[in-house]
Amino acid sequence: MAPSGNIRSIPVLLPLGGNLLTIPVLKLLLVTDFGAHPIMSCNPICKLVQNPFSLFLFSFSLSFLSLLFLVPTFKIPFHHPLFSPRLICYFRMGRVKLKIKKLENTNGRQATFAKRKHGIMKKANELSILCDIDIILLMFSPTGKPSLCKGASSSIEEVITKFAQLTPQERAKRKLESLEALKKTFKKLDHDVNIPEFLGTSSQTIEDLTSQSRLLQNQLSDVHKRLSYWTNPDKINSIEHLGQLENSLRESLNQIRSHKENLGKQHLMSLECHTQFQNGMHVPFRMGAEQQLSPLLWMPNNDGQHIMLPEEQNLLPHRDAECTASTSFGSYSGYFGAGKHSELSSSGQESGMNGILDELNGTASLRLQLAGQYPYLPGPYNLNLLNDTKFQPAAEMNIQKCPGDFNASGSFEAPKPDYDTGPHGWASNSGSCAVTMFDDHLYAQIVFCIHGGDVYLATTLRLSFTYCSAGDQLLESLARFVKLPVLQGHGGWQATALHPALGCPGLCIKTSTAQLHFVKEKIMTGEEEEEGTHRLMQA
Amino acid sequence: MAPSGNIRSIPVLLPLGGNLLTIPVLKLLLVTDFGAHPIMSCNPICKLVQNPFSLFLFSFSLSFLSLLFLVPTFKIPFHHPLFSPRLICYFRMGRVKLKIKKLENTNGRQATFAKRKHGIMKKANELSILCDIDIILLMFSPTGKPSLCKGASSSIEEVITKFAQLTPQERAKRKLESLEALKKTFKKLDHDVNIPEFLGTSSQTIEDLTSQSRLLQNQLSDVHKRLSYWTNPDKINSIEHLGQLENSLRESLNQIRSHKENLGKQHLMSLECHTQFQNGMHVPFRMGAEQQLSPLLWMPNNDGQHIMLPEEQNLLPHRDAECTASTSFGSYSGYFGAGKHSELSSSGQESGMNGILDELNGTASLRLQLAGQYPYLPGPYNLNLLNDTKFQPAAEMNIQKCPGDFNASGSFEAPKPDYDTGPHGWASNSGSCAVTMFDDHLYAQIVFCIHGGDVYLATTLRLSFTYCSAGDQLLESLARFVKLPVLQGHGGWQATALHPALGCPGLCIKTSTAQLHFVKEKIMTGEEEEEGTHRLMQA
DNA sequence: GAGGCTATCTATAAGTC
DNA sequence: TGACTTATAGATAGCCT
Repeated sequence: MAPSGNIRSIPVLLPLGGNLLTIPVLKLLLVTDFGAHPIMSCNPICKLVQNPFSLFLFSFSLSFLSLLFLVPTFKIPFHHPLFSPRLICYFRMGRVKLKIKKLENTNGRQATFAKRKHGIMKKANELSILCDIDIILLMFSPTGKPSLCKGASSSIEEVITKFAQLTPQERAKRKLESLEALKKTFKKLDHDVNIPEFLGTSSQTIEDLTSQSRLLQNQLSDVHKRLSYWTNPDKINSIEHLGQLENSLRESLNQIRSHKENLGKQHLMSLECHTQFQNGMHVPFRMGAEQQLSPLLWMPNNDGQHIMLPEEQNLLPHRDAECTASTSFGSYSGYFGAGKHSELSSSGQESGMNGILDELNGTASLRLQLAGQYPYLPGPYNLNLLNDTKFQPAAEMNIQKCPGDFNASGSFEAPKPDYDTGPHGWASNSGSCAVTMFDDHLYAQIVFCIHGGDVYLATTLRLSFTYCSAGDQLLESLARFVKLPVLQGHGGWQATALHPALGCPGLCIKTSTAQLHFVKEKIMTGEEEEEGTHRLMQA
Repeated sequence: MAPSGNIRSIPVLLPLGGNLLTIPVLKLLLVTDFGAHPIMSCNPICKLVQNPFSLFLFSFSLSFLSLLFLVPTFKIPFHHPLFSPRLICYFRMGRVKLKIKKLENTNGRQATFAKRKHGIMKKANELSILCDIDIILLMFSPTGKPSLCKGASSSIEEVITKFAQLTPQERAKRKLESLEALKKTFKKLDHDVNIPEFLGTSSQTIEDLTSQSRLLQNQLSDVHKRLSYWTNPDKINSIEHLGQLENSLRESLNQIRSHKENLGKQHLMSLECHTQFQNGMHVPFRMGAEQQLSPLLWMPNNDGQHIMLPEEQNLLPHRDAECTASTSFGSYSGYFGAGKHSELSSSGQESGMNGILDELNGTASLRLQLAGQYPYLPGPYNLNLLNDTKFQPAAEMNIQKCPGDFNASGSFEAPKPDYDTGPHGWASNSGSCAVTMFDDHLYAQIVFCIHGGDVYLATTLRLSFTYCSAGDQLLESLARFVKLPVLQGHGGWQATALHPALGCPGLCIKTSTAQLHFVKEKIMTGEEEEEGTHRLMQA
């Protein structure tokens, strides 16, 4: 060591060997027995220097003390024969080797943290400067106080976002694992995914719901308009339509008259047999109401409590009531045909709307938005909003099995929410992030599955699947902390979006029920599929 | 240094002084001129030991070399008079002090990073074990490869989320800054925030939209039901109601008859003066349609393109059409009273629904959900879904200035979506995080403002405002990267939610238009307000 | 690039104030 | 809590393979 003004390192000449050695002496306390008094109180001996030489001579020069003497360092000095009782030297130890395990002493943890925090932050800073890198060092003291150290050139969120952009190698590495995991999960499911619930609860995105809301609003206004025609026929400016409405009004009036009579009788009866037939008596009317209301049971049940299945509804014997409704609609056929699809409504007249709907009930996802074509109908056919937005890509797909009426007409124009215009919610913005993240084509097409608390992200282009987070546990956390929103992009099949939850992006994509099944099927069979040859799941 | 088998540290006795010093000799290369050949090729001299002593004698023992000679270390040895040309000693330097600045050499950066990365990660790990703390060390090599080091007990997202939970002190510190910033921004705005757009684009959450959809669906079913009563009076099982409907039908029939006559005349006229009056002739009908549709213009405009303001609508001269509608409604007063609020509808009869609505138009946010009370009304009053959910807390507030009819009735029951049942979107989960984050009451109530690319988060309990992110720039980033979803919780006024975007939570809260204005007003006047004494903004 | 080498530089244990 | 002490444990610069 280079000498300095205050010499504390003292080279010592060993009497027993030919070598010169240095002896560490931090603080040499000379204690004499002049006062015959304990030296131990001065400084506790922590540890003696371990030294292979039992005795040596050393000279030293300290600013506060200077002496020459013999001292054993090999053993506790007191026992050595050469040890002078009048001269006792204590070495206060310097640093000792620390076992890396949790410090049980709370104060020790605090002190150690304070020191090492300083050190590690200095190192982090040096590293960021020396190597010009992005670095984030975030830690919490044992008391919970956070400390953040970051490189000068970047912000924490930038770095974390960057971190989430895994390298292609890392993504590729996870591909196989993920495929296996996904297969396993699909196998594990001994029942089908409850898709209405799945889509209705976890998979709704801002854009989804926004478009849904817009559709509902439009429908509502339509229905209001239609309703207002009844109360306010002045607004109808077509004589034929006025005539039709007039006929309907007359018909309704006639119905009312006969119904009033029935009601009167029923009222008497119900007064007589109130306790016995309280429920039974009103069945015809209750059924009628259900027939009108039943479509609501098909709506996304946002409470997730219960969704009535089509089968349940079909069990209700309300066919008669439906016929009544059809009759009433029939008097409006002229108005039905006011839209673009008069040929459909007239050709569909025979099987009836209800027949088509029955078909639709069988294929839950094949629910299209027909309200635009039937402005006056109060029927159930125009309430299927959720699935309709999901089903946009159907047009691009190779539809192999479809209810005949639909395929024949060939022109179901589901009102398409324009996802591309105007400012979007965060989904769109995140989506643009994802483009960066998944800019290689292999990962451009992704399906997101959530079921039973597990989150799966899957690429679909090659039907290979990959976790797209920074680590497997991230997905678990994502699933635990947030229910991943599923984002709608340009066609449910294509869109990807970055989920920035907790700084660890996951991938989300909106897909249709059919597509989900399709993918699942493909996974199970291990089939490879080329882009553009997707077909619909057969219900 | 303690001696070891291979002694490399050699104590040297200085000839010129009385002290003993150690001289570091890592590798002593003895080069003789036996071959008269350059020594430089053996090892480049990087740096000579800086030593205050110009000459000294040193003995040494190395396993591969042993000699005794004079060597100047103070200067380049070659020039020293005592330097023997036959014996040249090169010291290969050990570590040199490194200036902390960016290493210009790319390879040097790489090498340094590799070494120091190892070191810092080791230190981070040690620290996490020793002190049992959460720690995240994330860095990118100069080549962009990420490295993550974290404590054993925690995941990265947990730590980052925890980090976002700023200490109260830190939050308090930002309070003043933020208040000032918010004031400044509001002052800077020479126009009002376009609140419908603001609410309609950036502030819609999954839950928001879900409840909105649910309400719309309910309304739609209601309207369908109402419509079906017209076409299908069989479903009405009350004789009085049947009678009322019958009267309405008759009235409508009469209207139709007279309208038909009018239409006939108009038709003739329009045929005559087609080119001249093409637009003008249909004004009465177009106005009627607008009257029905106008509420839609109040709906969240998800395209963000244009939102018609109430003033614009009021400019339209459609009072006549409204009166017509009122007349038609009037014949249904019996049905109006079927709900809970018959006293309201009858007392409100004089000023009329439209009068109330005009009031509402003045205070944009005072749009309540009335559809439930007026099942048969096709009017515009039940389309205000967005604001209605926002306005739930109105009941808890001390409403000081309200349209009289509303205050008198005192029991507006906006259908409250039950956010507590069933599976939620990610919003709810995040919301629960926020409870942790803002568990002190001072920050429990928060308003979130976004405008002009700036994001503001504000506590409302004391009308103090604070940035709630980990750093100011986080908010900027949040605003840039994602449009913060605004989350609906239990009452728009109360709810807070953690936004985990980019790992750096921000605070989001859904608030009503009026509340936003209210807060703004309070900020501008610097008024302090106690909890529970909020009043509505006066339009 | 990874790892080894050596001597140094640096961080820090234990203790005191 | 942080500053100070000292000696040492550990990290690492510059070099090599």
